Formats: sequence, C-alpha cells, structure tokens
Amino acid sequence: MDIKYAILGLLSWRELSGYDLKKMMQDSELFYWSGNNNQIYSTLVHLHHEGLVDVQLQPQEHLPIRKLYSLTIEGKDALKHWLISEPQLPQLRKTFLIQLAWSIDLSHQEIDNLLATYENEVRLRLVMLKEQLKRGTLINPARNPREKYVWSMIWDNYMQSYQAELEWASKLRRNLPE
Amino acid sequence: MDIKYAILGLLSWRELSGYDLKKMMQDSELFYWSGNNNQIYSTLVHLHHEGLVDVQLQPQEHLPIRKLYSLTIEGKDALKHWLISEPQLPQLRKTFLIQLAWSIDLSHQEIDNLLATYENEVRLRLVMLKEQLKRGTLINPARNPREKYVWSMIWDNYMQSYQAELEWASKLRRNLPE
DNA sequence: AAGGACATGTAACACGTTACATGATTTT
DNA sequence: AAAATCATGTAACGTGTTACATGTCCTT
Repeated sequence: MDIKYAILGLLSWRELSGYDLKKMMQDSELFYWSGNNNQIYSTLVHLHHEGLVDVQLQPQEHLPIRKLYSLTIEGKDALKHWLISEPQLPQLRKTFLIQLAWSIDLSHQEIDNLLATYENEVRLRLVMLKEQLKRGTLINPARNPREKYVWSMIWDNYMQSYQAELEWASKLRRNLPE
Repeated sequence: MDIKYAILGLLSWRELSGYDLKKMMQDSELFYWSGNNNQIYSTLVHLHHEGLVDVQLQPQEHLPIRKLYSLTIEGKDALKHWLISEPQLPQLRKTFLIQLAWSIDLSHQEIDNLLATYENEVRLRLVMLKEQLKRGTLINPARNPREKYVWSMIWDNYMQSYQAELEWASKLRRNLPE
C-alpha cells in the first residue's frame, strides 16, 4: 500500500485535507493514483484508525466541514521507518511492446504508423512534463540545495524514461526490416 | 483488459492450454501479470464465451483433462483489430522516487545506502534479464528477420530502461549535496 | 445557462496477487 | 521424505479507475 506512505509524506510537510491531497496527486506522474478520490479518502480514514494521523475539523459556511489531517508522532515514525526500508524496483508496464510484438505481420506501412503514433504520444507526454516543470505546476520543493537537487532528479528520471522511449522507437523505425 | 490480447497473441502462434500460458507468462517482464493463475483461467473462459477461442479437450490418464485453446476466425479478427488500435503510453510506477523524495532529511550516509541498495536491485534485475536472454529462456521468436529484430528490440527496451535507472542513481549518488 | 472550484463521500466495477485445493508421477 | 511437474480451478483479498451524489459560490 504505497499510497499510504505517499500521503504520510505529503502530510509531513503540512496539514492537508483529502481535497488538498487529491489536487496535489492528480495529473502527477509521481503519484500515479491519479488523484483517485476513493483511495485517498479511505486511506485517510484508515490512517486515522491506525493512529498515524490526527484530524482537525473546520466548519465552514455553505461548504462541507473541512477535515485537516496532520501526522501524529506514530505517523512520523511510520514514515521514517518506510523511508529506510528496502526500495522497490520500478514497475514498467509497457503494453505497447506486446502490441508491437504481434504487429510484425502487418504491412511495413502499418507498423511504421503504429510506431509514429506511439512516438507522438510519448513526445506529447514529454512536452507536457517539461511545460509543467517550467510553469511550476509540479510539486517541486527546494527548501535547501539537497531537496532542490533530489526533486530535479526525480523529474529528470521521468523525462529521461520518455526520452529513451522516443529514441528507441525512432531507431526501430529506421532499422525495421522490410 | 490487456491480458486478453496477450493471450490472443500467444494463441495465434499455436494452440495452448492455460497451464502453457501460465508457464510462458511467469517471470516475464513483458507479460507482467506474472503467470497469474486466476486471471489466465478466467480470461480463457471469458474468451470462449465471446467466441474468440475454441477448446479441444484432451483426456489424460492420471491427470486432469487438458484443455487446448485455439483462435477462432473472430479471435484472429479481434487480435488484428487491437494491433492497429491506439498504442498506450507505458505505465511507469516508480515508488522508489517517492521514497527518495522524503529521504532528504536522513543522513547523507543513509541516503547513499538507500541508493546503493536500489542500484543493486536494478543491477540484479538487469543481470537476470541478460542471463535469460543468453540462455534463451525468454520468449524470443525469430522466424524471419523482422520478427527477430523486433523481439531483440523489445528486450533491449527493458534493458535500456534498467540501464538508464542505474546511471541515474549513480549520478545522484555522486552529486548529492551534503 | 453552463461549468468549475470547493469539499465530502459512496458504489460499482476492473484488475492483480497470493494462497489454497486436488492428486498422480517424477525428481532431488 | 520432500519437492517439483503436470493440470485444473476457486477464494479471499488488495489495489485502481470511473462515475455518481450533495450543494454553494464564482466565473465564463
């Protein structure tokens, strides 16, 4: 349950509501749960049961009560414990490779089209990432040189992955036997 | 439901049982369902309902009946239709990046350890892939130059991804501010 | 008039993983 | 004696996505 630790991490910066978390996670490559309502709200309830977060209720006029979550001591410990735990390998699910594998009986033209479409999608993703980075709409804290450096490397990691995918596709198109 | 098309693809080569499919998919990077029993057997039932596969029963002594599945015309069409459909972007779930992001408050030593452990895991994965490739335990058909080339590029793609991950981690370790 | 921001939440479904159950035969 | 191979399948659970429901205020 990785979303649990992602939430603990974000809460370690400052107290947040479920809605805040949703906004921070949505459209984020890093928080790949895509701002999923369901998982965020139920994980928060779960974390509260476990005693890893506290809730502070903020009544508002004309709006539902805002529930501000913050880490408890136990929450901070749980996060710290996870941080030094065994890292996981990235999960690379590349459905396109399966599609490509069985496309070899299509015409050269059709395969080339397929690869071109793939390239375009990847390129678009890359451009969007760069754009988000430039506009500062990505989470990108820089309270000290180390934090700044690490976060720049995090976004680099994704850009590098997509860039490599582009070059791979381009090479494949150039060298595909007739 | 991508496993559906992965199964149709494999069946397009030759008729196979659920057990055969399971063996082909397990420990495979490409077929990331990890040889999952449950999904394979139920997808086969589903495909049969849809009329995309035929079943041929093979009674055996001392063993359960073997069910050999093969593609129907409709199955071949469904596969072909999927092949020329819109490619999907790869799904890159890199939990380690989240872990790293909140590790910046650990000691330099601890972060370095974390990165070293990550590198080792990735390196191991890379070595295993290369080993599997050398031993021919990966699915790697080469009935013609194009098929041979495409499959070599498929496995290259994964090796490239892991290689890039290694270089990224190494760079991070070298440049991490104190 | 329509849609988005704010803020909570639930329902339904789809996808994925692990473990179990059966039971003979063969290998370690 | 234990474990793997062959071959089917189910149960239980965990994770992830989409859509819906409520209701006010503000912007287009």
